[in-house]
Amino acid sequence: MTSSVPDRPPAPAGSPRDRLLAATVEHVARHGLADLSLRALADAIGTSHRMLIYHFGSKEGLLAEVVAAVEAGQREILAGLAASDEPAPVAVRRFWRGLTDPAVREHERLFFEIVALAIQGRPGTERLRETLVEPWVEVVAADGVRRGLPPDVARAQARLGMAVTRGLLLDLLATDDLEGVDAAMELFLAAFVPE
Amino acid sequence: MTSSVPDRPPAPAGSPRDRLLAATVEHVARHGLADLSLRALADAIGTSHRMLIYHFGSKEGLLAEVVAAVEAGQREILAGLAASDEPAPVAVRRFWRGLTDPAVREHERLFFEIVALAIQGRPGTERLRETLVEPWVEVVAADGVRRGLPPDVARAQARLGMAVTRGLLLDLLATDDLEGVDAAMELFLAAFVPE
DNA sequence: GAGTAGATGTACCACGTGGTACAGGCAAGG
DNA sequence: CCTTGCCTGTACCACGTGGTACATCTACTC
Repeated sequence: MTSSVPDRPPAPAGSPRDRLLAATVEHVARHGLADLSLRALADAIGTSHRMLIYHFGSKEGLLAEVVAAVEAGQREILAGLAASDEPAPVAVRRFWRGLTDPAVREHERLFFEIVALAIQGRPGTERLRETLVEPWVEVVAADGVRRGLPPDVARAQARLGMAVTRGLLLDLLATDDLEGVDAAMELFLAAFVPE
Repeated sequence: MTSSVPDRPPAPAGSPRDRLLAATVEHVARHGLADLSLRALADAIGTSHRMLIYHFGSKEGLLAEVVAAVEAGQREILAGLAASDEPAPVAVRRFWRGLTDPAVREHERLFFEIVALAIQGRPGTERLRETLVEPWVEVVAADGVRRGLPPDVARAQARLGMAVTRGLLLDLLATDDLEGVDAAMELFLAAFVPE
């Protein structure tokens, strides 16, 4: 391969750095970050490991950006939830429908892998850890209060909803039984959001 | 250290292999298995990495035994749940009370780390993956049917309970806020087990 | 067209890894 | 006492790792 023609046509988008990060996230979502090596990663996404070091400084730097990307995704979802007028259960249902896409599930799997690191207190996951529960509970609890619940009940309920969502998501990832998990979710929604 | 005197007094229990495994599980529960190296592990638990290879064949073999140990712990809890006459919520509450012990929480953290591997389909986690949801749902659903629920409702409810427990456990591990999480759990129990 | 700065490829390095060879140590049993 | 079989420690090996040096290539700007 003399790489004769420049052929920039398929160049995805963004800076080369962004492209590398996106490809890394995708690869890691599929293969996990447990025994990731820069070389194997580079081969898989079509670069040299030199490039990864060049653009991200170190493996640790790259991983930190992956964590940051996942965290940013979380915050984006949260922001959408906080901004919209729709009641929480509607938002949950929309999120839930998205999980029919296997690619989405892969990303959620990565999310859990990173959460496992975060609850271990690994350096670099501090911010993620802060994003994990509090802000969600706050937003959803505010929604509950707006609908007339006492603040403490709204808080506990929000926290419960968060747990249900994550617990059932974990279930879904383990069993791949979308229907069964969906039934459980509907049961919860019916019991706690009587509208 | 010429290891002059044999001094077998503190020898904990079981075969040396058992002792090594127990020490490994303990260490891994505290430090995670993300960048575990046989040497570092051996130093930490007071052996040589040679011993680990000798007794477990390979690092992979050792890790497999750790996974098996965690899995066995799960099955033991499940067996206790299936055998006892007490209704499921009582059992849940007992489990929940156990979490006040930080050491227990450390082990639960390890459980999640391994679950993250299992939902990734890592080789060696197949059995764990089977243990993860189905048997629990079955046992708890049977409990529900015994209390008069229609089978499909009992199943969905059991699945929901499983998810709540795991979701709130995850919450607890992330926030260390035992009280807040407990309030959410009580809310769930009150709504779904009206006795 | 020369110069410049970002981007990329090749070759290399030191290091820590999992695993092995081998030489014992230590008890039980003849 | 000598053997036998489980253990354990020391030294070593080949390999893959993250990271670096350096040469290059490719735009873009003057």
